[in-house]
Amino acid sequence: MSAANVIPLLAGTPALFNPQARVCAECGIRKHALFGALDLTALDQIHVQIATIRLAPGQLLYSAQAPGQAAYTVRSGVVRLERLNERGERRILRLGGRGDTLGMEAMLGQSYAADAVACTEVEVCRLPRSLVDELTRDQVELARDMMRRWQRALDDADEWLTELCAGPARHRMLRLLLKLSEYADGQAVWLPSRLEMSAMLDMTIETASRTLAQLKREGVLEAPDQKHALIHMDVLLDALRRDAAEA
Amino acid sequence: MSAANVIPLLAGTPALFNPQARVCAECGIRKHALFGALDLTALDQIHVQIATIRLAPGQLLYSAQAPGQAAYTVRSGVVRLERLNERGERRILRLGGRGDTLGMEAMLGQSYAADAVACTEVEVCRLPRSLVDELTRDQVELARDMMRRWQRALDDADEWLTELCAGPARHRMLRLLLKLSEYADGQAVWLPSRLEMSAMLDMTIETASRTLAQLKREGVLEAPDQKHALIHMDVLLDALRRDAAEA
DNA sequence: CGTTTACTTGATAGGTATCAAAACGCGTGG
DNA sequence: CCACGCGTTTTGATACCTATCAAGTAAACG
Repeated sequence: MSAANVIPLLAGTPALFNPQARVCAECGIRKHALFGALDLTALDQIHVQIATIRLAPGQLLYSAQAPGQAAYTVRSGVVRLERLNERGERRILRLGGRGDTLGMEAMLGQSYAADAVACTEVEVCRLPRSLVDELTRDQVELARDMMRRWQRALDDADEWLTELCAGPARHRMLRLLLKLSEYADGQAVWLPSRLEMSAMLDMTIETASRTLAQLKREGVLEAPDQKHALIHMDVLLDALRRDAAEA
Repeated sequence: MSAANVIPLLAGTPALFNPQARVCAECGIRKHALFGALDLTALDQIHVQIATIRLAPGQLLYSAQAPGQAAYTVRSGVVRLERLNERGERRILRLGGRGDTLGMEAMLGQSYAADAVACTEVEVCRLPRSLVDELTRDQVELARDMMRRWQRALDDADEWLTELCAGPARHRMLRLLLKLSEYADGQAVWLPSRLEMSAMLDMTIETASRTLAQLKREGVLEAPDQKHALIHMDVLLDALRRDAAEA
């Protein structure tokens, strides 16, 4: 068990010969990601290509109705899941950030249920359908891990529905800011365009703009540039509490 | 392979000795339900109790936050999943009908994500957590089936969000009626109380009442009694189309 | 049959959509 | 570097939809 060509982090674990296994083992989000459940030896047995994909803001990761061939784990950035309702309006269902898995319906041979579009610069791992088919056969833990991912998606959907779809515009906007702060990787939070906000909160662009302007005046957030915001959590939480109190 | 004590439907298949297996094999919704994936022999190996539970309208099946010990498959009736948002309002997330599986988060050792309450008279099968734990170990197909169920719940959640949470009250009410007709077992559709409608569509009781009254006048539905409705699909679909056209 | 609860209807206020126009940010090419 | 043009955001005025408050009516229940 020579540790010569093993990266320091893995010293003491078996050497990995499969180059892809190396990449996955080194991945910063492995413990949160789909294969976190696999031990390193199992990782080494992956023969299928796990590709890393980079997307610019606005680029499509996959589109609704398309036959799904892969799921994707977000390594960095924010992806939005959106679909058109029957009146032809674009509705954003939820967001995917670091560690989230998107398009799992592909694993079941189904077509994608929504469009997935990059909101920021995004890096995802592509997990081909066949890979999971293979691995679930003898890795029971992987099956459980996938179920946990489905449940997480469901929890996200439920929370989106209860908190972002009801109440006055101001309150929904506050909740959105709270949610966005979950996806921050640094100090600055990604601030969606007004069009995106309106599609998330079911309001017009104008109302989104007005509401946000008001919150800026109240000191809930500052926007150094168009696409980033500094959110003052204490002020935000205070505003939410006052909201709830008088409602 | 004597067929003497085997019910006609199963002639030609191995005899089932486990009494519970008999009940499941005879279940009308088996092909849609969680164990549809299991062959009859596997069914026979179930040692755990699968209880049938009957609920009256308004009765609680399980409640949010409670440590989940079982999932439930709906055999008949309609169950609502609801939770309180942070402003203390009750929000109905979605409905569960014949063949739907609820509370699957219990299978993962998580607590329930929402309250489950019977809307009509309801019959469900209780699937203890341990049962699925046991079976997924050697029944790969069961694991896949459960994943399909999670995906189905997610699809439901997404549809609810895109179609029932956006647009004017009248349109949301029309979509609700369309959805309710999916849960009908006969001619008559279960008609929720105005309070329930308001919690599903994020509107007040008064608006729900007014909107529905208007649709009755337009001949979209008739209500023979308080809790049932006859929906005229052609009129309904027409109304939805006209909606979309002028929007 | 009275009492309670759910539903309906009306009048009004308030929030949001709509329509319109101005200000701003940003990339491009002069 | 600045001017230009385009898309986005902001702001204003008005109309419309829905919430709210308030009665009144119908249905459920003891």
